[in-house]
Amino acid sequence: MPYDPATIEPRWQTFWEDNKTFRAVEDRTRPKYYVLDMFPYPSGAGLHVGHPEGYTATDIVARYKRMAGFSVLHPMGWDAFGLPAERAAVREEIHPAEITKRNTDNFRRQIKRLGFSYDWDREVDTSSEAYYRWTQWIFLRLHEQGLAYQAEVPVNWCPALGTVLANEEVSPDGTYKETGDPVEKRMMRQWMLRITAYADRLTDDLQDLDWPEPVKKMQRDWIGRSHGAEVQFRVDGADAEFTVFTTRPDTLFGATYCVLAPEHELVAQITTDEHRAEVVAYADRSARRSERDRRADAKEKTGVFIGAFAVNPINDEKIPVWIADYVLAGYGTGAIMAVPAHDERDHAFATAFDLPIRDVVRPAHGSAPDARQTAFLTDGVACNSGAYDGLETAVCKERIVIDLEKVGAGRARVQYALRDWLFSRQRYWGEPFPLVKTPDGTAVPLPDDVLPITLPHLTEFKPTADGRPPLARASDWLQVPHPETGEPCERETNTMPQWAGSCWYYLRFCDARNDQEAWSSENEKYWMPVDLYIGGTEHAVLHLLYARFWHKVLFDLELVSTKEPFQKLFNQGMIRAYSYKDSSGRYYHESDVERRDGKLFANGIELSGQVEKMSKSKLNVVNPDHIIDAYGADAMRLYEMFMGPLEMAKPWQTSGIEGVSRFLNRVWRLFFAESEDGDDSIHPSIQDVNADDDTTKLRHATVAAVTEDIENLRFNTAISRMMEFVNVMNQRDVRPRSVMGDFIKLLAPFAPHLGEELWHRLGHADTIAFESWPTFDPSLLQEDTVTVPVQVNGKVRARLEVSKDLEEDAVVALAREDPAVQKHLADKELRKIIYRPGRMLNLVVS
RNA sequence: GCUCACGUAGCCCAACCGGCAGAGGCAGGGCACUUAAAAUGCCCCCAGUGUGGGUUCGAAUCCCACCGUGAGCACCA
Repeated sequence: MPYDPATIEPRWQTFWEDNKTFRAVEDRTRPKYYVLDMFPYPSGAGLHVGHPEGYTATDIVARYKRMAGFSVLHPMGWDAFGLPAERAAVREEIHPAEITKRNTDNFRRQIKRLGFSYDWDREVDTSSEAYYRWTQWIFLRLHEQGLAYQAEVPVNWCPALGTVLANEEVSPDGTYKETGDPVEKRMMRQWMLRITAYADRLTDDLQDLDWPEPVKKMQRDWIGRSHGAEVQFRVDGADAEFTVFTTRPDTLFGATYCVLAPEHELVAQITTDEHRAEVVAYADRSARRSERDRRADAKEKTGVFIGAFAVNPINDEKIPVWIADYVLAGYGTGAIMAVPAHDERDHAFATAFDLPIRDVVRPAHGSAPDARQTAFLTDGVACNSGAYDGLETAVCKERIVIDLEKVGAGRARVQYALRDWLFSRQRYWGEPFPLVKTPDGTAVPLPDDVLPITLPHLTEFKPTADGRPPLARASDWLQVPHPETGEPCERETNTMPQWAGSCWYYLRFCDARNDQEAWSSENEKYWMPVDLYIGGTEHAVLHLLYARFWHKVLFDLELVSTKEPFQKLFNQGMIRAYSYKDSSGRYYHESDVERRDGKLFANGIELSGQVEKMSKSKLNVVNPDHIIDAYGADAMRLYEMFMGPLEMAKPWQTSGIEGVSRFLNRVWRLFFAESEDGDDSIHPSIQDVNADDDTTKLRHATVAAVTEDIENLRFNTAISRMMEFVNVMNQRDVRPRSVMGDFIKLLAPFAPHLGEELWHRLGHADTIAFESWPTFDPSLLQEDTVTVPVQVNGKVRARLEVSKDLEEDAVVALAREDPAVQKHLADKELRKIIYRPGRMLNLVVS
């Protein structure tokens, strides 16, 4: 009977489900391990091959940790609120809840086919009342802490979607990241979360996390903490002053002009009449220009002199004031002092408008570069700075700040690029805010015991005719009495953004069925923090930063016991695929492609082949269902892990899955002999005997390598070690039962269905899921003799087979006797001997 | 434009702290089994590590520059 995943796999999936094999237990007698996937947004397109990559990795770790004696929490759920379902609802005229259910059912079915060891009893759906009740509850805690507030803010308004977007959702080119629709700036009253209050901790606490450095760097850059100073500039001849922020107070003597953002509030007041027309025109133009335009020609500096002069507080020098759109209204104070000699942008601007350039910092050693040619950006020694001349940059910064403070013209200040989080959306398919508004517009939080504030059922999801969000259509729902006074109030019609639900789902998994609290503190203390969190880099900033922010708020409220939610983070690489297109850019499906003379054709047209992101339009999407149908889930899992290192981007090659499928077949045949009558007869080579020395060594070496590789998430090399084992055992006619049993244990996390089947057929009644992981004896990994390459001047000339403890002198003596070595030593002087015991010997001759 | 990562056989990828370039797989070739084919088994072929410099007794590995690919960022004072 041949290996047949189509019968084995559903059987074991049913077994696991019926027996609740993977139920996570708060077992205080055992160490815990919490291994989490970034839960998916259940899109209508279904699972693609990228999802199972991370899921398989975490599943291998989860299964391995169970066998290693840990109590494992390995859950799955759905990030189910969100825009795509709402847009599909409008398109198909079906309620978003129904679309979401359809999609989650499909995702669940596809994920279950892969045999992941999730505790399905803990499945969560962020769009269910049982879940978003607690999202609202957390919002109330944020509100209590003064971290949620309303403000009239410049927002990213997306006319096509009829909603605002967070800065993080807008691409650099001024479009919505998800859909590419254009986005414009508009002032609106919105709910904000004061994430900036946590900026320092969000930066500082990254230090102790086991996260990829690039992700930490992205978060640090996003928060953008910079240390500098505020400096006040009086406007000459006017009763006005403005403040600039600078990271280089030491260059104050080099400030030759100031620049205000065109939107700066002082502009109208201090512009002189003769410049007014020009200034208004410029400010107008830059306000109307889209983000995209402004960025397109960012290199070309534009601006206008406004006729006013500012007084430099350090030396009373009068310097001209300009407006220019390279100074951003939303960052710092919206005003800068320009030091062209030591800032590239100021230098470009000064050059364009012929403004003076004065160098005030020189390198500590060597000569100063020509300040007219290039800005000198690095630290050095002050010059042209009066009493400060000769001071090192760091010292000079401090001294100038102290002196400015004395005269009330400045102070040290820390500035962040991070802005508060815009937390409301004019959408239907999201969490309603647990608030009402009194007639005078005051927001009143509702008490905990009325939660959840359920989303009213609507049939129309567009904004109202007067531009209010869809929830304004729910007239019955909208009107409520004030929770205390009973006066008529209206509910908030905005909903929360999609990130809200994903900010805390890892906590809900700790206690997913609790209907009294969001989670119990006992469970939270047992499971948290998440020990391993795997997902794509696309969430490096948004989700991970928001979740960390909420977690810290909850920590301060003593609702969670850890400072950080995710101890170890790992990003899987993207799975891409070959795509084929002709010279006109038209794509062809792989099945239409023929290969001739090393070239590619479709219908006689020559094509180019390249590796690209999978997408429908490129006709290169691989559907996991088809792969499982053809090869089985175990082969699919194994292939995705075998393709290459988890963190690397790699191309999908359907031919590659043939290889792992053959491997699984070969494993099967190690255990079962082919018989005429199709019986399940154990292969006669499987015997209850002690392993010989070679087999024992192989067993220990394989266990050691696979264990270490799993610990380090190097699944590709783990699999190749198992292949080696199988290739060797395949040639043996005696396969000791104990060794083969250990091999099944190693294989089981990777190919769990086959693992269970083999284990079962070898006569075990219980699931393999909790069998103890094989151990190894390091002393058996070492060979008694080693092959030492002998190099002469770095080139290998001979190899010596020696005992691994042989002394250096003896090895050298042996080497010198070797004819091949002698040839290269002849009549040369031996100058140096480098011996690395057991590794190599290098003889250096003149 | 800036930052980071990665370039090893026809292809996907190994190679520990700098020490024999090859573990594994795909594709290709040969042989065996077979009436034949598929499947299977055994064997074989194939690169000197993107390019150019440098450090070192010794470089795929460290340093510099360039080229290519991918990801992220967007005038953050």
